[in-house]
Amino acid sequence: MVSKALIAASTKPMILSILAGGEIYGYQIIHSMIEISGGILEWSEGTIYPVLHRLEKDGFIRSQWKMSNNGRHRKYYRLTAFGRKELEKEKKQWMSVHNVLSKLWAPLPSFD
Amino acid sequence: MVSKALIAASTKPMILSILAGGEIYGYQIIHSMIEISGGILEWSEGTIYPVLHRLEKDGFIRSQWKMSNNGRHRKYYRLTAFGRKELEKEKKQWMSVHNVLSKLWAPLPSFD
DNA sequence: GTAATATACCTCGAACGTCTAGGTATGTCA
DNA sequence: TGACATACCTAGACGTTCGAGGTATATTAC
Repeated sequence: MVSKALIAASTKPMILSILAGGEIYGYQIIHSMIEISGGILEWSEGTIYPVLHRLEKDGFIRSQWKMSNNGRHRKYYRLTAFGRKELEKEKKQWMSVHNVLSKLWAPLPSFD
Repeated sequence: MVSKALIAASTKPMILSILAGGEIYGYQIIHSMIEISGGILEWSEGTIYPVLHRLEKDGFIRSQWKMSNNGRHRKYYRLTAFGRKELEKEKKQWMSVHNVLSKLWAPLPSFD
């Protein structure tokens, strides 16, 4: 189980990263993430849909209704150019924090 | 600048990690982090003190008032055994999320 | 034909977390 | 005496997740 704070920090970069791989709809994102993470991340619908709406409102992603061949309607999302830039920012931020943690977790250097 | 969500996710493991290196007081933690992170993380007092109180309430750290030789009183914190275990959990969580992101950010494998 | 299950979307409100802006108090230096 | 650094604290605004609820359609089993 991953803490709420970590979920909050990783959800945005994860969704943007997934969408960088091409068009995908909400319900599929949820199940893709469970698969990709090997069950570590168990996103629920109540978590993901509001995030998708916020990302669209902020202009990072854009949605389009489509009909699948089995008659169900799906809302497909894709990354905008602005969203692609945001993903790069998110990557940089994540990596900079990760580097600080890595430094703290590294075996202490010997000052000799 | 690092997003609020990332701050929220990294504050706990960072503080526990810093305390794993020995006793330290709140005000010092704030300035240590700015130095360690090279200014990437600009923790404010309003962020750190409530976190320290929560960590103590949860039993991960313990505090003790001490007088410095210049007459100022400082509240020193140190890690408990329980807190050391919690730090290991936090490390694992962070790394598992980091691994998923790394996978997503890796160049796509060619399926040929 | 109808019950159960899977797909696929949505929202409300409780709970929890940060952070701005304020506060207190002491020591040092000009 | 004023400015600044040190060193602690908290109230309230704001933002976020997530459980629990809702709608609707397609498929499968009985």
